[in-house]
Amino acid sequence: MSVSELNAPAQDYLKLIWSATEWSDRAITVGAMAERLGVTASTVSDGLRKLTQQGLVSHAPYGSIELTETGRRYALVMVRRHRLLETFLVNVLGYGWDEVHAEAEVLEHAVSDLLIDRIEEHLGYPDRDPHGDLIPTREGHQPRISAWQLSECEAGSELSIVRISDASPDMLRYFSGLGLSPGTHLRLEAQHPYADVTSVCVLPSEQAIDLGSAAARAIWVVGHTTEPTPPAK
Amino acid sequence: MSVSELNAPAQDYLKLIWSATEWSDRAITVGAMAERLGVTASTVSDGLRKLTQQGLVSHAPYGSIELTETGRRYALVMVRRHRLLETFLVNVLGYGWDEVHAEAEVLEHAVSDLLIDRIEEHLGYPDRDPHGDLIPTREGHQPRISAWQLSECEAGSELSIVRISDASPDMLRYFSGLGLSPGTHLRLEAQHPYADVTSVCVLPSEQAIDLGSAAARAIWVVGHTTEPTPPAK
DNA sequence: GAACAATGTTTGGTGCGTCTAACATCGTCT
DNA sequence: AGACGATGTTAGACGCACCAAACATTGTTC
Ligand SMILES: [Mn+2]
Ligand SMILES: [Mn+2]
Ligand SMILES: [Mn+2]
Ligand SMILES: [Mn+2]
Repeated sequence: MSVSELNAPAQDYLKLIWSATEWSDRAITVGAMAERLGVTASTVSDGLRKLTQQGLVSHAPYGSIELTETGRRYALVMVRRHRLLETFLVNVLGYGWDEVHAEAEVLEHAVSDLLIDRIEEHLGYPDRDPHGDLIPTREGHQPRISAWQLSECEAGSELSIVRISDASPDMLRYFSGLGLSPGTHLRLEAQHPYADVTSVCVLPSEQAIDLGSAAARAIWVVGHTTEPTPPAK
Repeated sequence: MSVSELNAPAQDYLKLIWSATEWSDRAITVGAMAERLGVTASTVSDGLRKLTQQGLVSHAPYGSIELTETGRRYALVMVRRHRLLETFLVNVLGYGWDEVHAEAEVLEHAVSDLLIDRIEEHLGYPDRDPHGDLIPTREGHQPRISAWQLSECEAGSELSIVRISDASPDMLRYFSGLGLSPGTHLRLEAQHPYADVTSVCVLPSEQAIDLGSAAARAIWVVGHTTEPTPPAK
């Protein structure tokens, strides 16, 4: 069997379960899956039962949602497809980074393994997609990197953006307008927790920006000059 | 409404109905559609009834199968998608011309109009796919060209291959081995009707080849030096 | 610890594409 | 003209993804 034999919803379930644990250690819930996929909880619950029967997910009723080893392998194939497709659309076909997610979300279910390998070769084996997300290898290897949400960092530090969540195209366009993308250097000026505002300064232009909490949570950074800044506890 | 809102089987039906009239003037039958799509005749019959209700096909029970004007427009969008995808896979990603048909058959249902336009631009607006088939324009324009099956031509003429049917990947590989592809020049040495053999000579190498009738029917030619050779009546 | 709100599951039902089997029509051959 | 084989249609059923509504469980609050 292979992930290509699953139908699109099952492929999306696996990818989503895996993605939830990429930047968090709490497993995803049925409700969160339903909301993200735009279906009802009953549909997700049913889908999880079938994936459990197929040995791809381990989920007892009312229990937590985990991938089996095979399920994780399949999920990484889907993540790899998605991110290589996004990179291809941006680097080769001139898409904006805010336009690629929806297109990749559909294409990932239609491409063959051969096509993905050819795209990877044509791109020169990139390791990150346009949003800074790591691209799993053909062998299903995905290095674990550490980064912190801008919203959790301490004021005063100099930071590099390594990743911006691609969940909202509107937010990506907003970031484009501000000149924020993976690779951008920042100085974190201040956190104003009760105002839900994070003040940063883009380097080297010294342009000051105030970000709301949703924006500050979508941006992931590492320390720029020194070692990675530990998350503020 | 647009062709993208139809499901994949409906898109395939429209494309197939149109394709049948590209190189022949007899409309396709229910049985032929069923065989080509790998479904039963009852499934096709049902699908045609729905397409007729949607105003894309005109088909009375036991009657002939025709596209409406809208149906034809949609069909050409699908043909355009298919042929641009094939061209892209060969020219950009290094596929062989025998490998692209199956891949394009799936991808054509998943790509957006924007993606297809970007691919076309990236390819430099090609007018033919790897099999020599004409690529409809974005406006749905498809020039009518005249060509003849090699099997119908008269011995003695010098010919250029303009198109090779992509229906059988095995046959395409066979032609690759013989050095036959769109653009190849030939001299038709002899037709042996009762032996079902067509003898040709590749130019300028003068290599002699005997083709069976299925092969000679898959190759479409025009006159090389002079005007197009009329079909032998 | 009982009540309750939030979360998850099950049940019953719809729409859709597909199939098989029964039935209808068409075209051809005698 | 009638018979018959080939072709096409219809009826009935199935699997699947999905939903709404009823039901079950969980965890938290008083
Ligand atoms: Mn998807
Ligand atoms: Mn991405
Ligand atoms: Mn297709
Ligand atoms: Mn082709």
